Amino acid sequence: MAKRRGWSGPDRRCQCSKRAQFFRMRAKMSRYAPSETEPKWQAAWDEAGVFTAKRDPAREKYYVLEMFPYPSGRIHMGHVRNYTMGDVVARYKMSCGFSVLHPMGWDAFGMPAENAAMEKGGHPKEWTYGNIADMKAQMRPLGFSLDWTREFATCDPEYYGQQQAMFIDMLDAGLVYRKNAVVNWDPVDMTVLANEQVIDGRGWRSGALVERKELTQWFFKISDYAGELLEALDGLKDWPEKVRLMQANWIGQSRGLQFAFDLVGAPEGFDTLEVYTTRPDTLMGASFAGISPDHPLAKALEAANPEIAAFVADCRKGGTTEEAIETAEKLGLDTGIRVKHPLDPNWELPVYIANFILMDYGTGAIFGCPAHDARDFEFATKYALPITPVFEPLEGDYPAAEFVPLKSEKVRYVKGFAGGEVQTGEEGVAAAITECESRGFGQGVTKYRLRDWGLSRQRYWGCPIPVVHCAACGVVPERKENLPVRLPDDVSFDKPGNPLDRHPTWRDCTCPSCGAPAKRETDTMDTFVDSSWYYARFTSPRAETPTVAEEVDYWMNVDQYIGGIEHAILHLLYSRFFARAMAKTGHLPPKAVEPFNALFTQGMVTHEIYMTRDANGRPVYHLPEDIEDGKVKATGETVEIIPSAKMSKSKKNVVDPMNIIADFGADTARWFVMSDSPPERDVEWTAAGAEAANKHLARVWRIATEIAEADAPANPAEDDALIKAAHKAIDEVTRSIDGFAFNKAVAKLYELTNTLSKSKAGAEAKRVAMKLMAQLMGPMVPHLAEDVWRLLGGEGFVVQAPWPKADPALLVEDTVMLPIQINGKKRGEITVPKDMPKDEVEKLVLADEAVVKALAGGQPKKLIVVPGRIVNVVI
RNA sequence: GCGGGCGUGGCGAAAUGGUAGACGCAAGGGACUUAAACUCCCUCGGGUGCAAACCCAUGCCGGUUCGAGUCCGGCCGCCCGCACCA
Repeated sequence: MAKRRGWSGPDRRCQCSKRAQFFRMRAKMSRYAPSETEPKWQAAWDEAGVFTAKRDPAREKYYVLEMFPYPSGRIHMGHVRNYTMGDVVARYKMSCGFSVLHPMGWDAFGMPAENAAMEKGGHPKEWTYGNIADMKAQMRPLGFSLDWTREFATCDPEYYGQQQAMFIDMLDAGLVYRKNAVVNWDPVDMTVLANEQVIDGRGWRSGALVERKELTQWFFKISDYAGELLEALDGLKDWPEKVRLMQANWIGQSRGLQFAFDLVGAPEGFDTLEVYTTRPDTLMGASFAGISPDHPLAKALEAANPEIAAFVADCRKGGTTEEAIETAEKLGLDTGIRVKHPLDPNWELPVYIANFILMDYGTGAIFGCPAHDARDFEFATKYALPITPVFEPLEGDYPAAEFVPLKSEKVRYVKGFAGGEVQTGEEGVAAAITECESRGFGQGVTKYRLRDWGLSRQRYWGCPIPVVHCAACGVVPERKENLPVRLPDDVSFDKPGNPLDRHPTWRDCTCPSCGAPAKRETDTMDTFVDSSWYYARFTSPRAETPTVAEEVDYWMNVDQYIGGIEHAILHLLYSRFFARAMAKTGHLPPKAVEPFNALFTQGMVTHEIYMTRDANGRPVYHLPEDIEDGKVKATGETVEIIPSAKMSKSKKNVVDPMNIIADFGADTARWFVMSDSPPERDVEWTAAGAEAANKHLARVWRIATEIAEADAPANPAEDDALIKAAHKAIDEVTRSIDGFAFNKAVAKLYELTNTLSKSKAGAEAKRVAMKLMAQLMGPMVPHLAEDVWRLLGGEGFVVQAPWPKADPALLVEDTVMLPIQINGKKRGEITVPKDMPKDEVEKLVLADEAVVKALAGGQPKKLIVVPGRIVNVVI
């Protein structure tokens, strides 16, 4: 084989040198060929069982989990980014010697499967399992370090049967109950609609105006845990602050006064009206009482009074979302009933039914103080009710509208009845509660905004609620030996509504209690139930019980959980509750009540949108792959480019990861999604960026092959510099991965690549540095890392090689450069020994040319020396 | 409407309160090549200036500080969530 030094020698430059050189290069340096090597390494990892998690009490475990996907059928770049982040952590921890659990499964129940069945025919089961197979086939080429032996789908009867068993245990433990709650009702299709199926107050299919309707539904008693879920947030040190804040606000603890108004002129049985207020200090500014349209009093009035019935019916129009209710026009109706003011029996207030008062919060009744509440102000203005200020600002004028200062701000009470004249709102509230309690009406109470978790869904494709309705025994849980209560396969989706309801035989059963003929519950569970314990099931996915003690003891908790910020509240809060409910029913150890030790919320993958317009001026969207130089390839039309947005099918700004893998390989896709943007922020997919990522990996491979062939002798100064750079990279990449700053780890690897490329070090030093680089880049680009590792004689798999440790001696610099600022602006710099004492630095600074010039013979006012950092001369 | 977050060159970004723009993309120039591709080298926030230098600049307005992209207050814009989308 020809030696490298012959390449550029003038003696070799014969007329056919180019051709010869080409063939020599082919022979010596195989090109970067991910399509060949990636499947090879994946097969090798599989064969060696590298990623099969093993319970090994001798080793410390590490559980990495990415939020499992809904099986839509196609993976998208968001998945690639999410799972690559998890993979980086999993492979890194594996190299650090942990026994790693990194599983994957499918959040497989839910509406899209039923919608597909309605639109295209077929069965939700076939659709779902087909999608799972497709998506798995798309995920495998990405080379994730997943333990596929633990895979399951939440629609597997083996999974939902265990969920039913836990439901029964939780029912026994008093964690589940039934009550009435409102749903979106489509009066034309005669069916319950999900919030997303209500568009501008109308049903998505029928177009009918949606109504709020009450149904009896199952609830988890999450509100029993409101205080605990709130307090425990403080212990979640490795969760993003914003998520903890959002959850705290969602739980919404408040301290207030609950008291009863005496009613005047109310129907029989309604002597008093219980209200809850967080501002009892404004009681003297009350101008009306308000009740929810769903309040029992409103219902009683509705039955007897057609005007009220019409108004209440009007209030029930529209969807159930808080957003819809909060943004709707404030409507009220004077019931003619009056309440007596508790501080003055001669003072009566009108009672209104108002559409913005929620039955689910507090007591469903309030008193309004328009002077100090924006919503009450709007309402009072509209209905010409009195507006009486209770307090004023200490300084400045009283505002034209309502005056709502922070509760921590001091104000002057002009109509207070408790505490000092000048006090904060908080002090005013506390004093008012004490005063009311001592006067014998009302008491201070702590309430939460958090409502109980309604889990009933009037749909087919979900986990059946395992209860039976018996004429004699009432609602009875199914016997555990009869679980799972399986979904029937023979169902049709040709009409709206729940197919379980109209199935000819499925409902029929015998009462588990008395044995008489009975009917099954046809509601299924909210899919949030499925996703509230899958992390625990991964520890023993095939067990005959929901969990197995020794497995959950070993593997729980999840050490690192990764997913989208959109799950900040509901999924994560429900999981925190469910873990507590599982602990109470003996399915999780007490240590697992907070199941996720660390949480990371990643940003979206976005892309530009390409749009043209049709003859009618309506927008037409185009796939990125159909665009070239700002024009539609097929027609040559110029496209309008809309700035980046979340990838969505309807806007066609999607990039199929499969195309990227086909063009460049999995490592390129992985490298790209880890580079540039910080993981918590959105990342924009660009074709140029993907090509650049690919070029970089090809360059690394080329440098590696050159190094493998190199025979340059040792060169002490250069060798030391290179090894020092490599150790600096170890330090920086390690800290970046630990800190979830993958973009910075990538930047450091670019730097090390540049250093390696330019280095004049000897062959041996270069091989050492390149092998270190293979290890450092392994978590991001595992296939290329294995290639490089093997090429340079590494033993075994790089993913199993111990993570390199930076030698602290190689990280320190002997001298530091200190910028010199004059009045905060950089005007020069000096280089000094690292440990130079302050007074010597000062001497050097005062002798500096720029400083001498600026001082013009005078003395500085101040001289600030931050050792090793900066110097500031204040003149 | 309510709650939370984000905002830095042409673009993605970096920066324990301490040199604003590391690293990458795009662009421009050069080397290699018959040519191109590949690869390699150089320049690259804006402005004034022959130059040395200096000024402006982290969404906008103010404040704290020797020093603010970073901390505080107020605005503007965009994004996420709002309990039956997952």
